[in-house]
Amino acid sequence: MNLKIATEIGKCLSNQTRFQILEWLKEPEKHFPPHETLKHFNDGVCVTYIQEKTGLSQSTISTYLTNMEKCGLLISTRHGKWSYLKRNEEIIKQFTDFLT
Amino acid sequence: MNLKIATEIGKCLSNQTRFQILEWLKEPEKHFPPHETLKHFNDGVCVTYIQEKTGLSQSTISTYLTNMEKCGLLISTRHGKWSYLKRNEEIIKQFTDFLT
DNA sequence: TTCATATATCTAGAATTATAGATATATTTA
DNA sequence: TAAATATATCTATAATTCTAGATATATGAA
Repeated sequence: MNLKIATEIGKCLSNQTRFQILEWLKEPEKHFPPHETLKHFNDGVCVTYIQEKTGLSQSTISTYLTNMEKCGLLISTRHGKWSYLKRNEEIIKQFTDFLT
Repeated sequence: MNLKIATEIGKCLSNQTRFQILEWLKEPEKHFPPHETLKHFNDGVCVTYIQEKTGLSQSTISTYLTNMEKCGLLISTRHGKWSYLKRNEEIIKQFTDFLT
């Protein structure tokens, strides 16, 4: 972890919706329905479910999630039509270690 | 810690100078000279020293430090003419716990 | 007092971010 | 192939943040 990446992560954490998404993804099964196609949460939650829960537009959420992936906070996995997002606990730990 | 405060902290961490200040204040004796009046770092470092080290204007740094204090990241103590700033490790821990 | 120094606040323009609509692309299904 | 669905990107405007100069306030010294 270095200052530049840490600051990029900070930017993601500077918006309530983005921070909230990270909180939801701590326990996806508590906050999202199981996906009709994938029956598990191993790779997280699909973009549509996250978008619907936030109430923001599809393009806004897509931008948010892309940025969160770029700085390493999220890991994205595609299965067919869907992109699933989950937390990258390793980077989050590196970030908190850097801060502490 | 709640989402709103966590996001305010995120805003402070979204700028390299502010993040850098927090890093410097982990070990003030490594990054700043001892103050001519107070000979110790118990209450941190005075505004002027931080301002000089960053190279930004006095007003900018004052604004930064005020915001960092408002969200709890820093603790400010005044001794005479000088305001000293140090990290608020308790809030930082609450923040990293909330994120993790 | 008056002056000098340290810090805070006000104001404003520049830069960046937020956000959505339109459009493009990828993938599955009919 | 064509249509439907999911996601990404482009474009533009609104909102927020960055940053410094000017000014105000607080404190100690002369």
